[in-house]
Amino acid sequence: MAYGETMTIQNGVAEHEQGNEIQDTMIPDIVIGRLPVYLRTLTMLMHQGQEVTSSQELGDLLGISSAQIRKDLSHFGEFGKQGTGYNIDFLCSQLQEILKVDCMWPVVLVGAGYLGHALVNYAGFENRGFRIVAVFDSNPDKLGQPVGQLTISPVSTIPQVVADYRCQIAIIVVPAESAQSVAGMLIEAGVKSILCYAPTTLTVPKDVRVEYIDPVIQLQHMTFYLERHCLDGEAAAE
Amino acid sequence: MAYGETMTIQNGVAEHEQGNEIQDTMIPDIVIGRLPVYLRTLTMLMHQGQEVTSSQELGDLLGISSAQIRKDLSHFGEFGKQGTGYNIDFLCSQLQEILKVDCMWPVVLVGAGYLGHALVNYAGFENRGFRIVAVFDSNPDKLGQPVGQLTISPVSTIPQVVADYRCQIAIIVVPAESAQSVAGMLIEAGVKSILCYAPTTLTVPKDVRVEYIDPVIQLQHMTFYLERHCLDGEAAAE
DNA sequence: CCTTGTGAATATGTTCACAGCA
DNA sequence: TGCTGTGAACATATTCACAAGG
Repeated sequence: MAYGETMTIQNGVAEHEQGNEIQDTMIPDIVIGRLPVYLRTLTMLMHQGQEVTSSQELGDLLGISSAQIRKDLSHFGEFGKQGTGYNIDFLCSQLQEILKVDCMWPVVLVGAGYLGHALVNYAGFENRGFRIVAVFDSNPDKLGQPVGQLTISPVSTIPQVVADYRCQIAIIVVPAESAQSVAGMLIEAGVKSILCYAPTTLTVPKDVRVEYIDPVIQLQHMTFYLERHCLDGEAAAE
Repeated sequence: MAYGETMTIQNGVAEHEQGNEIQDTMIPDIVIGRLPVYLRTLTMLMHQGQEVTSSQELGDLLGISSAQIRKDLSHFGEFGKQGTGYNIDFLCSQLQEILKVDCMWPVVLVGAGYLGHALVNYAGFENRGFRIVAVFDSNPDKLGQPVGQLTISPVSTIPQVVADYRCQIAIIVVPAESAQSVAGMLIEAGVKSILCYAPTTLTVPKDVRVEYIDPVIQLQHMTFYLERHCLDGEAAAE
């Protein structure tokens, strides 16, 4: 049975219905989080001309066990063939469909600093399902300035633009102090998913999802495991 | 007992010794990963003038349970007072010491594209324990060009610079195709921790740690939970 | 042979609930 | 009272190991 079809388990433990209503809550979020990594790696293999792979090969490339990959995929259907492995092209399309990245999502971005510019000019969004359709900034001096193909709009136009595009995804690239208020505006306008580059934790309603990118958090995670060899006599202020 | 002191558990289940030798393997990595978030939030409270907090307040700010915060901290010592909570200033210094970010770490960056420039110019590293001390790029046309206070050096000078600074941390901001070979050069030069912005998985020796930042991975994680409202007729190519 | 898909076993992580202390 | 620190209970995640199929 393929993922997305109607299914009823006889013993009454669970029911799957179309439209990801019950399913979403049954598949562990941590599994969903690995699918994009599988997809990225499979896409790379496909571009290299490879047609088939195995859970073993994929696991070796990713540094995880083959059993984990098989179990993760088994939540959504039976995509492989015993003795052979997985057809890469087929598995890619299946994963794209599951993740709903088999189409183009409009994304709005708030904050036209260095990083905001870098993200708008990043070529890697388009071929993986995302297009930045608007850039906002609160600084009046920046309004109308070009950023890649776009021009900077005032944050007051967020509701209109988000509604016009039916945009559910936003990227926040503003200072930590402004992030919560910007998030409030976006959510008010209808945004349901936020990728937050501001070094802070946002408070949002239950139906809104936030993912965070703070490189310092990840660097500080790594230093725990390093030998102390700091620059002489220089202390951090945090 | 404070973290870092010698400790022996009588029943023979575990021994803690100075210098994070056995300890490092005993404290779950997922706990270490949350400490920087606690530190960031506590620092924010401190800057707001607050002197004391509780696991409850911190948990509310972060959207996690107070029990988890208490258990996480309990791996390293007893930092709180019953009935009162935690002194923010004290807890910050303890966390900085545990994470070894009570000093300044030199970091080298490879890849002087838009994102590389944005990172070099990012003001948020310095006060949280990190300083980018060199920028490398393989494009001969870019050599000698300024990036913030630095100038772009050829990748051939990586061994010398990494050795001079005893630098253990690198940030990779190059295209996915070049990331593995750049990682090899850095590891050869002595780097032990890599923050990888390239959308690929690196293969590294066991004693090298890699953390990844790929915004598309996080966006694709979020789309699973969204309603399908894509831009008309536009399919992604991944 | 090879590889998948999966129940069972194991390992890991989180929460509960309360003793103990300010 | 209010809050910490923690063992015990619970929940979640990963790996093992093997039947079954090409």
